[in-house]
Amino acid sequence: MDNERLKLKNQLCFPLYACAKEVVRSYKPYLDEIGLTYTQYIAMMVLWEHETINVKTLGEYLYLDSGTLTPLLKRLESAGFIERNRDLNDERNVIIKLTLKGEALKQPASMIPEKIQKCLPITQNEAEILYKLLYKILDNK
Amino acid sequence: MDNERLKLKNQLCFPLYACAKEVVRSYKPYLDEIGLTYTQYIAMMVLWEHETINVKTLGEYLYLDSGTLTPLLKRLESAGFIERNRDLNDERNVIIKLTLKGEALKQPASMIPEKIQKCLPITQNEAEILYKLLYKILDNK
DNA sequence: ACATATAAAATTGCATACAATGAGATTGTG
DNA sequence: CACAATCTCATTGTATGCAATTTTATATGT
Repeated sequence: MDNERLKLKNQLCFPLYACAKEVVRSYKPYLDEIGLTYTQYIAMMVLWEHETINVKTLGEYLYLDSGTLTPLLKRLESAGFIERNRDLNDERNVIIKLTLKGEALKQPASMIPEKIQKCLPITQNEAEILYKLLYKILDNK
Repeated sequence: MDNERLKLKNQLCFPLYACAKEVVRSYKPYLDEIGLTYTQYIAMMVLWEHETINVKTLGEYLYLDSGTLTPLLKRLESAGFIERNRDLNDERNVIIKLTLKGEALKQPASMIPEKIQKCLPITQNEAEILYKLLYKILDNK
């Protein structure tokens, strides 16, 4: 039995898991100001880029499935940020579309990335190295 | 408004968040075999190292609070892997202790890290770079 | 045309996460 | 000693995540 390898500090997955949680958590004060959770925020980011998108494609961008997205999108709809409508050309699809209120949220949201970057204790160079390694793993999934 | 910075692909947090989810998810088939979730698995890892520990200290290792740990530990207790007892010297503390069944789980669990490492598309050297950067961020929290 | 296969969302069930609050025990200080 | 502050754990409420299943719609083969 490999005792050493089984220790928490020797596993890559644990700092990945814990670090992701902590960094996401550090968004909360800023996201509270604009009334979004982190997952809602990244969903809105895709919409600010694409205007309209169906649930499946949104899920491919975010690595999330309809089990997570359907209730999340219903909450964004209740908050007035998006509209959800069946695609008339293919009724299987639900098309997500920004409302004016959702579009307007883009401006205050655009201030957040810089604030977060400032409180990360790594250089721009280190961030790029980290970014590349993470996508190397992610692209493999 | 900084449109470029607001794009999903330009944020460090997103690949961190998505990568952590996907890697944790890749544990599932192996963890299913021994009847643990990922969070239960990392809690057990701390116990395999420490034998006994209170909830607060366990939470400091795992970056989790009692709101997550209390129900999780109750499930591990129901499954027969641990015991939960009040510390007689200080009744505020709950002492977590492995059962024989929990101790026995260490052996099949010890096979998992190697299996995971093999399916990660990065070199040992890259894993170490990643590890160090993640802890640099984590230690700052 | 019609039965079958496939596709997209929604639903269900379970287990986290975490902020906020509550309850009980202990400690520090006047 | 009294008692306020602190500490530890549990509870509550909300929002994910995700596997598995169901529902509805579309595509495909004969």
